[in-house]
Amino acid sequence: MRQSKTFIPTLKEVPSDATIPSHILMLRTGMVRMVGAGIYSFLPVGYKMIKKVSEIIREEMDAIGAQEFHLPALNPKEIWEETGRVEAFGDTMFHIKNRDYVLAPTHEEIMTFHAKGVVKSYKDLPQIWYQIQTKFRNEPRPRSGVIRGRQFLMKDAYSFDSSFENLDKSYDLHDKAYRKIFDRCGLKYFVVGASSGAMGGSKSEEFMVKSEAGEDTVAYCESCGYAANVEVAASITHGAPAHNDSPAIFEIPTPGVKSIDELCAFLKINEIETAKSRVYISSEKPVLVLMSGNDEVNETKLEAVLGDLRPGHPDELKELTGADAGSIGPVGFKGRIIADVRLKDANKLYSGANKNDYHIGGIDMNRDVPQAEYFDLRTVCSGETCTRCGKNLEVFKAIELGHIFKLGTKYSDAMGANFLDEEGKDHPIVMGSYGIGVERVLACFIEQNNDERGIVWSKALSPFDVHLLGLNMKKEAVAEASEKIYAELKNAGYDVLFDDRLDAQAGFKFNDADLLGAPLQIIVGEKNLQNGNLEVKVRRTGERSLIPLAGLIDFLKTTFDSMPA
RNA sequence: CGGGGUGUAGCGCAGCCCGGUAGCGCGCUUCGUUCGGGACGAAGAGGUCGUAGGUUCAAAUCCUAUCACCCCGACCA
Repeated sequence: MRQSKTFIPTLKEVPSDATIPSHILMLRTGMVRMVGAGIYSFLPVGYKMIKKVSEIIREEMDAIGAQEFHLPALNPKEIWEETGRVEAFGDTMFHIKNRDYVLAPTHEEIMTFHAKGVVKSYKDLPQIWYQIQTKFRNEPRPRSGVIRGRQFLMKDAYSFDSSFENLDKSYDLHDKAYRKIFDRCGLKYFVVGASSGAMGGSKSEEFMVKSEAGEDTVAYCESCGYAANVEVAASITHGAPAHNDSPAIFEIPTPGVKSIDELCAFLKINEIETAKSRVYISSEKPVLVLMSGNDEVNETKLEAVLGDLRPGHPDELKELTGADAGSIGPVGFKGRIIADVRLKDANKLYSGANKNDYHIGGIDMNRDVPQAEYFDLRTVCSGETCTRCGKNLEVFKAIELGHIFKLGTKYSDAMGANFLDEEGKDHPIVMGSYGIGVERVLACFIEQNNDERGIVWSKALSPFDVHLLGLNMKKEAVAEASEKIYAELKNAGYDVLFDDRLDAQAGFKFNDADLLGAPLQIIVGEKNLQNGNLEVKVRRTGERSLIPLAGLIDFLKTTFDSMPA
């Protein structure tokens, strides 16, 4: 492609709306432009990338026997009512105003609709159907550029099997295909297993990438691969100390002390000697949650113990305990007490006195808080020990790139998609569902592969194999040589972007090339040309080589072709 | 939906407090010079100041409403 004739509106300045590297770079390289909140147009270079990623996905899906569909985004609402998901999606689903249609946020219903009544026999199974198409979700708050949009491209696949055992096989095929896809895309990712049943499924895995722009917080162990959402993640921590002697409790005036930090500073003690109280209301009843030191209550874990819960209001706290938050403690608390396991058997603890501006010392959990029930309630922190391998856990934010899960028969049941087994008996088809966010793959790659000059594409995803820069195209010798090389490169099968712009200066072209980030730059300059040479620069390393004109294609064969994908 | 912020030329911004001819940098057009890391000179084009209403002799500026976008939170199959 000739850059002079291609629409690649690069930006020198950083658009003020963009905050994360991938968003900034996608705008600056002219890949995308925003049309509305969470609505993006892909310009030619951006769309080229979409096609590259899609093609990798397509190849790996086809390799496991999946068949590609093209489904409507516009769906009759009644199909979605069959499964109760109009209500389940609520405001997240876009509704058409002048007809009873919705814009599909995913395609379980439509795929099941096609399977119903057509896939009738166990002989027709298994099937894996997929599509790579636009989804619509009325996100309350689109953000991070293309990462969370109201309209986005998703590869979604659905498997249809005759039994849960066979579903396992389809699921494993996807698991392997997904790893190949993300490997080929050159992403550093990890897999979070979850047993959530929100979609009626039995097992699911999320493919995630570490990123500040992420919307999930996960705990990850690099050495063994343990990964879990921080809401459910576990770690090994030592318990609070249990001393041999255990003197009786005593009251201490602590004027103005509200937080654990203040308490530690005031009494010159360590956090581990303290117990923090939080009051929740569960089923109308107060529950005191006792954590060691400044450990954070993990409400998801707490919810698993208590069921429904909400934090107590300040006036409720006062009424229940006689003190405000900051002076509440377990001793004398009337109501259920749930403590984190770190506090089991601990003694000589300091906690609130249920009297403003007073704390109690010398608390012995077994003696003074005998009614306490112990659970793992804390939120895992970076640096704690992995329960699986004993190495260090890291806690960070991550973006969900893909999700595979076993649906079971939720949709086939609801929509009556049944098949007949060998004995002529009716069964609902057993389904699986598998998604990949296509734009997210691109955005995550950019998040992981950029420097201060721009994007650093891999061979597999780069919009161009090489970027040919004719430095001063007004010089006849440069123009002539560049044109000749351009033709040669195309002949040799390379996808080349040729910066043939007459009016752009060298520095301008260099900066654009670094920004656009093709793996190799071939630089045709007047001085080198006089010696029969041109320069090849490797974008990732910045390494430059002088190559005789005639040796270019051979040089590329050994460098470009041997570069990692 | 709660909190905070921003809307002025294609992009980045100043002007607003204290009302009085709408500005700067980049980009764009033309000509000349330059030509290996975002050149220089000269001459130009380009704006209903988000929108609507109000106050005023006069509104980008003050008031009210509304819309859009960004950030934090809530939400996230």
